[in-house]
Amino acid sequence: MVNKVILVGNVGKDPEVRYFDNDQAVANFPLATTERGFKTRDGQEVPDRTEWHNIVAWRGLAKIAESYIKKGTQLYVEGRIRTRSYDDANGVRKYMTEIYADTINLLGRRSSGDNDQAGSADQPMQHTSSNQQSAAQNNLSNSSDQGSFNAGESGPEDDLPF
Amino acid sequence: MVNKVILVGNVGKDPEVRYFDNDQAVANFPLATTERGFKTRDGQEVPDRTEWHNIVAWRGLAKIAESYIKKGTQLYVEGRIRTRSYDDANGVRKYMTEIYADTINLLGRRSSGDNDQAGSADQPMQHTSSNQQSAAQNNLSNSSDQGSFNAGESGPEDDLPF
Amino acid sequence: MVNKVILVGNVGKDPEVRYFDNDQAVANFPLATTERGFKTRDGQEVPDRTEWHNIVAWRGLAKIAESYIKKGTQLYVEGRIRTRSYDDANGVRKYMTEIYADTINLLGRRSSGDNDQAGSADQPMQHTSSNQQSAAQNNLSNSSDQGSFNAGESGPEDDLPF
Amino acid sequence: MVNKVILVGNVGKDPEVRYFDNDQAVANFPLATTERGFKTRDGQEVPDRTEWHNIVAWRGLAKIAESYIKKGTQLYVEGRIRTRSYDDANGVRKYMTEIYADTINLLGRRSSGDNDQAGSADQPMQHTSSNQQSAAQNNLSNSSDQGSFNAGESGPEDDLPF
DNA sequence: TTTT
DNA sequence: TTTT
Repeated sequence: MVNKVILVGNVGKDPEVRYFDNDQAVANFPLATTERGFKTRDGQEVPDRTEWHNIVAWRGLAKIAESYIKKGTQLYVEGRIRTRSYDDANGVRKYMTEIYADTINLLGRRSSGDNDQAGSADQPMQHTSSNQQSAAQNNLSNSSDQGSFNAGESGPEDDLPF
Repeated sequence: MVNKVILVGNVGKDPEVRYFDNDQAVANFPLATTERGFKTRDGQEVPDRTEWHNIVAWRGLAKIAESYIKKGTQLYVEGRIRTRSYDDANGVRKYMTEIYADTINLLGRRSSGDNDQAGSADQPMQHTSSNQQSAAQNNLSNSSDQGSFNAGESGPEDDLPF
Repeated sequence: MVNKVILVGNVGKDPEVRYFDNDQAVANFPLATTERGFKTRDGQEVPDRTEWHNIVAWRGLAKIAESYIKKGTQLYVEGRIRTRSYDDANGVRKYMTEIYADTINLLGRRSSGDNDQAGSADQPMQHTSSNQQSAAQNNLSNSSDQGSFNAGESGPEDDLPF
Repeated sequence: MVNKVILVGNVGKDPEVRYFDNDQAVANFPLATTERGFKTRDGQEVPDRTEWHNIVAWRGLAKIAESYIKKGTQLYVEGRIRTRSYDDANGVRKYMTEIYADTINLLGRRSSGDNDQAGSADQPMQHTSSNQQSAAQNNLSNSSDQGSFNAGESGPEDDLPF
């Protein structure tokens, strides 16, 4: 049983982050992936096609979304498809498909001049939900670990040859 | 821009296959993926959760669906997320998220006795849409390849029992 | 930074499992994936091509490998590529590429007659390493979670034989 | 049978591109993915770990590599694992694991000032080999499509310089 | 609606 | 609603 989604796209709006009593947080934002159009053999134009994904990020990923993700950000998102139903204002049952994020990577974070000076903000980042399927199945309750996670990021790749 | 879905699950109903004038075919069927539940650290039970995916398979994949996929079949499906809107009988706009299949693999096709004798029907199958993203994005006009694809499929595997 | 491998194939030999003093375990086994050959347009035969992957599974996954995986088993494996170097008996440096498993699913576990009687052993299984990339990359100090992971596994899934 | 690799990383050296008589081209370059280190519960430091992948890109992908990929470029690569053997200068059999690219995306291609002026070269790009697994496994005789593929590439994306 |  |  595998339910895996891998997306690379651009964020359409700044994330909306909500906090709960138990220190839980959840972020929601749209992510666009565009398939380039093409021309069929018989000359028909198939236009570009943009798909909008509703990304949902919990816990540490929500906090990262709040701090680092904004309209236009290019992201790698790995997660699972979840369809949720709810009743709208008129009592009509609605369905909404969301991508429950397990891992988020900020892409393309290079300094503007592409000159790799020390201390630049080029650090790529990867963040993984501790509540992901794996973790969930492992019964981990490690939301606090995510705090220490951000700090670790900016240093360790300085010795890399690029 | 990446929009990739990888599923391993079980088919919920026999596929519905429709044919069009231009010899096109499309198959639709539901696929279930179940996430096992767990118990949280504080003793809460999180139950199993089954997600139903609407799989859409075109062309050669549709024909394969018709011939080899039925209720209960275990599948590997690789594809893309597509949200489609339509107006229902009451003129209400509805949205439906589908998985547009690019590759389908039939899993677990072992002979009934699991005894690996020669000539057993253990051959796993993989099939790939020729209209997948890659092709589309490369402007291939290979609808005729899809013809030869289908023909080819039954060609080189003629010694296989399907 | 993403290093992800997804394989569906058949196990080539029974796993070799080694145990360590600290109750750690590791399993190694080969997994075959076969790409079907084809004929090029100019008539050349491209033969089938089988790739052998060296799968490495730690901790709970090793135990599952020992109990449920044997020669011929069809598996879904998700993991990471790791190249390891070592010096052979002649002091020659050798490199070996392995797939470090994060998730393993046993596929196609249907009862021999495909008759779904109660109590059959058809349970599909998914198992995920608690030491997977996500945890590692998030600077989590959850080795104990890994402990509780193993324990946890037998918690919420008490009806499973592991 | 699935053999899929998904990588997001940085190119370590400018690609080496070789051309053949039949207008074929192949590019080789190393891609680094870094797994962040962490501290285990008992205080052990697990350092960062960089994995170097040998990427091989044929045909149109090779030309794209030549034109757009250089040391430092951040890439999404989707492909397959292939282990190749060869005899070195001393007649010793060697093995080399490569990633045969099916799709390459250039990531993070924003104009240097992040100011979205018209006509900027910010186009993200995705490119897919027409000789990918799917085609191969479906017995397509589309080597000529690969020809038309390359031609086709410059068709619908005529504003792109390839 | 599947599967275990 | 993004991005090119």
